[in-house]
Amino acid sequence: MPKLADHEERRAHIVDALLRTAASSGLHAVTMRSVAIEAGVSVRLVQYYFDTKEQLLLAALTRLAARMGERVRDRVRTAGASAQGSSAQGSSASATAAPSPRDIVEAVLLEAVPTDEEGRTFHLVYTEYAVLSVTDPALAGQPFLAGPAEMEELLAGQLAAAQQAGDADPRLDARQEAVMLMAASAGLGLSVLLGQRSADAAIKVLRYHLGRVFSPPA
Amino acid sequence: MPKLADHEERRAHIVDALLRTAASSGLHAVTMRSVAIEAGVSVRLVQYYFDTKEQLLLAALTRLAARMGERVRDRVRTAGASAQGSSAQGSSASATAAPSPRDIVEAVLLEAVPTDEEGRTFHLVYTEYAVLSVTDPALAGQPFLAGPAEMEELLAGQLAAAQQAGDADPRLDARQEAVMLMAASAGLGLSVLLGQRSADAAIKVLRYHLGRVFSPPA
DNA sequence: CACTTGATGGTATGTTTGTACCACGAAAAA
DNA sequence: TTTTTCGTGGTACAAACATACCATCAAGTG
Repeated sequence: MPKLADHEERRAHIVDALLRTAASSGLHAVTMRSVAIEAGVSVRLVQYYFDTKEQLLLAALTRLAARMGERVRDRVRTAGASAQGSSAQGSSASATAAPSPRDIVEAVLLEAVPTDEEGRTFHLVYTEYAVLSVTDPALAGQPFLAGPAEMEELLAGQLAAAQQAGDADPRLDARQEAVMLMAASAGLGLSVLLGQRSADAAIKVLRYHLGRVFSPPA
Repeated sequence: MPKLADHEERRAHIVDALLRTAASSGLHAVTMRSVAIEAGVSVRLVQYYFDTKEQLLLAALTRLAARMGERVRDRVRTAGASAQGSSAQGSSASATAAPSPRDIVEAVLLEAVPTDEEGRTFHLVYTEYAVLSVTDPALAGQPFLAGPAEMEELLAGQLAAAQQAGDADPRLDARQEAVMLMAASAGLGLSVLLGQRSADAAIKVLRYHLGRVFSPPA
């Protein structure tokens, strides 16, 4: 074997270029040439590492879904550690305390609201893929089915835990509330992407609603 | 003037063909040819009535936004008239009674959840346009800003009315609740489009949450 | 009856796209 | 050292696209 080229690294580099161009010009405007230019390689190279455009798009989607998982897991891991804003709520006073269910739920939901430019482009491309997957059979729905279902499960579990700890009204239906939270989070994130709302406003609404859910039983 | 051709009717016909092809193959796959074929006219005709493709897409968007307004208004007008499901809630017993605020809110929110095929294609194309408008400067955000803002206003008003009538907890923040309901409705509708949930499940969640909002003050 | 003008069809054109093909260098294997 | 094979570049090509151009027919107008 001659030249030694780290395939995984090269593929990642090209896929990142794809995601960058998709973020700036839209996923529909992504072409082999634009990706090659953005990646600083020849079109032939893109062909070499991803035979066809469809495979390239698919690889990018896979990477996107994986990154979504990482992002959420990161948020869960560092939940409750950062001093988030000024709204006074009665849990997790110490910075190093174990995150409460509410902290975890809030962290997961806030991921859907893009604040910085990176989050914005990430969620934009992710949403473009999701919508495209409805009409394009090649982009089968796996990433858009497994991921949310898993998160819904997580939220329902945390809600149930909060209920048993007395931090949430036990009369709530944890599963329905979880679905509701997922939908609200997605909807708010989308509205921010569309410019209907600022990220701050979306976060405020989300926190307001969490205050309604995580309240001592009447 | 020679042949007498109703421009508005022809334009509507072509735009409908656009929307149909966009629904089945995706908005990105819409071409002058596919629209012409679907409409049963020559490409030249499409060019004649909409000079450029961009204008055609814009006209379709305008029509889509208008139809969205009609759909919501229709729902509001006939709110409370149909016997909706079996969930027992304590308002609007008679079929011809004036719709309660809850009926109106529910009607508006349910519009975002596609049930039949027509609603599905409608909301799919609408969503494709919305996402496209983020990266395509030609599709300025007007329709996606004015419409939702107006609906948010309506919901906030109805919520306030329900609060004054004693049908909702006066401690709720009507505006934040309205934003929340809009986001949840959009998120649920999107999840149905993506196949994450059935329309029935989404409606159940929405009704469940409305039951939480429209409840006599504690 | 001429004639203008709106509505329509067909076709050409230049560009962009995805992909296939050919070539070359360099490193490991023989 | 020869030879294979991986990585890379350039280019060619057929298809599709949006759009411009040319031609034609019919219906009102003078």
